[in-house]
Amino acid sequence: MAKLEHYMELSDAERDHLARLEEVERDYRRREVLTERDDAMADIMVVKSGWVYGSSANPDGSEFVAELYLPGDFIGINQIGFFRSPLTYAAATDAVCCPFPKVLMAGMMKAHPRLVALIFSIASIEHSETIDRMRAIGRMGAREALAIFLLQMLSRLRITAGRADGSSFDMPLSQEMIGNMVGLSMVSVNRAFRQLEDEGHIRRDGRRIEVLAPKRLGEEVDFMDRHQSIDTSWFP
Amino acid sequence: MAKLEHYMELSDAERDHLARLEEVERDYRRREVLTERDDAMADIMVVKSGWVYGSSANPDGSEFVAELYLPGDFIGINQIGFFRSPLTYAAATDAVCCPFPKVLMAGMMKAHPRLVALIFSIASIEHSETIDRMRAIGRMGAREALAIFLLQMLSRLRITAGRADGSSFDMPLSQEMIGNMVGLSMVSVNRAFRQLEDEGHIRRDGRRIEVLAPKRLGEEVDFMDRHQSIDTSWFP
DNA sequence: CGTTAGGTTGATCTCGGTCAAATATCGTGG
DNA sequence: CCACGATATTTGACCGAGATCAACCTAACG
Repeated sequence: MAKLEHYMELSDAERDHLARLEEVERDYRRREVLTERDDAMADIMVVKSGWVYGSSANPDGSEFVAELYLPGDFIGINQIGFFRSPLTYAAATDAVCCPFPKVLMAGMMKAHPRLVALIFSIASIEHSETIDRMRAIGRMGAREALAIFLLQMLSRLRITAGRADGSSFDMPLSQEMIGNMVGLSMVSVNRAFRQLEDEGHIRRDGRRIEVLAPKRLGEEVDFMDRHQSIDTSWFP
Repeated sequence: MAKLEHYMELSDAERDHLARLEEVERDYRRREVLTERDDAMADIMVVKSGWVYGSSANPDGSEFVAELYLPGDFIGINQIGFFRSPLTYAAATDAVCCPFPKVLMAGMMKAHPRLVALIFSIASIEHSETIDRMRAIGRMGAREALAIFLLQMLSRLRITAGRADGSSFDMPLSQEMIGNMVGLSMVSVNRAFRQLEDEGHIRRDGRRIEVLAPKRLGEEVDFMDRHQSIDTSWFP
């Protein structure tokens, strides 16, 4: 809700409707699987707390993490066309999620089309972020890919944390998992971290990562902040 | 229209509504730019004929092609949340597109919510396809990435071409552009083509590419066909 | 025909992967 | 609160897939 309100004012009726989507709660422990790839996928989920990721294992044993969901995100909107889950979803940290059946999206289209428009608009932002990461994987070096990933995290966390100038955050993901998101080995992730640190772009302290000058780093790696605003002009 | 009908029966009213989206036509010549990155993006477009691609140029001069649109595809659905285009769109071949203002999507939500549900479901399929390609770029070799790309093309073309068993198609894209889609250099694309050919997976004749046993190749590279069906059970 | 864009192939180089080992941190039970 | 095992980070040495460079070939088209 906090996330949606970042983009658009909500009416009481809309807030009520959203609250009803979060009636059912499910707790997951770190590493617990929410939905296996190819399992039936009748539910959308809202992440209430914790981080969740969507991944796909390769025949050769390696893994690729395609999506990451933070509190306030909807899991399954960008997969809504499928009978069966195209990815395996698992909890990256202990997490609480609220599942609701897809069919409620149909009801929402009738009752609150603006909400639906907003939810799909947010999905489009996540799609573009995915593409930005793909470009980094395909056409940039390890340092740039990691930098873009960190800047994306910062951008996303700013929405819900409220602080538009936030430049540090806690990173609960292991370097190995970060590698699985940016197409690098654990070792290369570590070296890219070190490089960014040596260059004075970031500072690290335990889980905490601080990006010293996000703007400068962003320009250097051609990063675009996709999350800050949404075009609501066409909304019903 | 042919594409949408592959997934769901359309009423006359729905067909009329869709036809109205295609009232305006614009012709583009190969390589002509439809929309520059960061340009205002008030329109969605339907591709009527030809191929269109969405790409992003890197500071170092390299280019990454993120999306490819074939006849029947909607350009801009997966970018609907943006004021400004996140990508540069250009014609890969001579093409005809039908632009219509985003705001018509709002009207369609009222008048024909099933159509909107279907259009967003198709967008979710394209998103998954993007992720499959990203996984190939990040965690597989050149041969596998090219194979997955070719199988994706085949899968998409089957929808509109009707022939569910089609296993060959004309590839109007240069090997360089294919490289820009799968994160490889032109040279590596060429070598991957040769390898697949030598292995007996494909046969080439000019622009034409034939995949001899799509199923076998698909299993070998863990390819999932995302386009064949859509879960319409929740539709309004 | 001549020009040009695209395709093909060989030689060399480089970034990131893999392997391996040391160090640090976390979580759990005693 | 501590100790120990499990998990994660860090660093070095070596290797290989794919990038780059360069040359040559082919086909389409004016």
